[in-house]
Amino acid sequence: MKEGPDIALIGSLIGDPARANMLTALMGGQALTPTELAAHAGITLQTASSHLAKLEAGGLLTQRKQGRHRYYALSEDEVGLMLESLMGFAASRGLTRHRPGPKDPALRKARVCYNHLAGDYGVRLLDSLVAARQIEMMGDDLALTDAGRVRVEALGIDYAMLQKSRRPICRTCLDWSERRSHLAGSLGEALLTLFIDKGWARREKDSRAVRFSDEGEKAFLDLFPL
Amino acid sequence: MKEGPDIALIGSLIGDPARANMLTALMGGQALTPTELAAHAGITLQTASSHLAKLEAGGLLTQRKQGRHRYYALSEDEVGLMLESLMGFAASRGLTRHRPGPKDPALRKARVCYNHLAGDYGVRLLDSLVAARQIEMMGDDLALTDAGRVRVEALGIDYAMLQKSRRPICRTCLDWSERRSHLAGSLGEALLTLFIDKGWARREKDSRAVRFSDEGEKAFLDLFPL
DNA sequence: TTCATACTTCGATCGTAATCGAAGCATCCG
DNA sequence: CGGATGCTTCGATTACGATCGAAGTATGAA
Repeated sequence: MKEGPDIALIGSLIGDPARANMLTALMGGQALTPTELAAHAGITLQTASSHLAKLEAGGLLTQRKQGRHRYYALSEDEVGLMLESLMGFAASRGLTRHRPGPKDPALRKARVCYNHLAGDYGVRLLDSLVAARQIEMMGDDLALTDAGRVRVEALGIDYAMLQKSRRPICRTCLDWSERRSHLAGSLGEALLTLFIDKGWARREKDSRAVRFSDEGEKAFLDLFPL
Repeated sequence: MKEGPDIALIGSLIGDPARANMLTALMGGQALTPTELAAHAGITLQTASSHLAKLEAGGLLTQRKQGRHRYYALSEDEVGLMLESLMGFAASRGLTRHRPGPKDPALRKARVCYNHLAGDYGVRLLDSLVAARQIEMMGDDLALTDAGRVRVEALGIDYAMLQKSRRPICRTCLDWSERRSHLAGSLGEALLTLFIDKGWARREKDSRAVRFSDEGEKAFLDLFPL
């Protein structure tokens, strides 16, 4: 009778408001400590600890001990993709937790999606690379073309390093604000890191928003035309 | 502080085992009555009724009254896509509710995903159409090429009808068994309907499995080579 | 009309899980 | 070695929601 994967467990993990808040916070891409996550969720440290243990047992999170801190992060790209898909549906239902404010446009323009760039700019990035035939669409697996590899190395990204990882280099991720795909995978991560390292953009504190400097915006739009 | 869509509500709706069973049953694509859904979930009619009201309020389901029956179905394609994404993650965690049995290979080979074909055959269908340049990948939005339109009409599908609907004609849907995209959207639905109408395939009762006849299998593989 | 079917609503019970205070480990610092 | 910080575990409370019996509503059949 019963067939297929058990979605109830995953659903119930996401279904608790405290846990959902923590997961949303972790969609910012940075690993966070239980204390920080407790603040995000508005609960005590003890409760947060219990929630985090469950999320880890469910495979959604991994932790890394560092001194007396424990850093929690989403366990894989796939968790981020799944959450983004849920957010997409929730957004389409008009289920937002915040009154639309000045922060909202910034989020739609550019934000962090786990570890890569999302929003208008994220979509543009992928579109531009595809238009330049530096990335090829094959199913949901994107492939970097030869021209793409050259381009990426010219930007100062170590292609050999990307290859070493077992993660896919390119993959699509559905954007809940744009309803289109943007670039995820280790290349997506490397590019966001690059933009930040070059000082073109920086992450807003306590938000997923990414803010480009005037100079950085110019450079970005120039490098990735439509 | 809080930002982004509220995923907790959606998660909690999916998170109850009874509701998850009903949603999984509805992924079979057929509209079902509360009585049938109660049987699938192993609960009484009263409880099922309460669950269905919540799922409808949450926007996951719609109901259609017909005489003294009420037929519930997933409200949009997007719900199916979201659930398939959850199943994909759950499957990758090895969270299956059933001991692997003889039914499993049949599900992997060909099954219904809400209203279109999924599994090995579903993936092959999209791959073949892309290889023949009858469908073009552009972001996650697939586009039917001119050649594709001709092909589709030659198969006896009313292209004008497809265009009338506000739903996208082609879209990708991530396959939890193959981990690749297959074809969703109104064209995906029309093609599955075609296969069944032609007698090439039929739905297994009480399962998402789609079984091809020998003749139907031959015709399908012939029409959609790799 | 009367009866039957399909479903919803109401009300009460019961279980589970979220929550937090208090106590217990672990790690770092001086 | 204290002493402080960061976190987990334990235990008790509490609140919410799943469940079902019983009663109510709607549609169709006889």
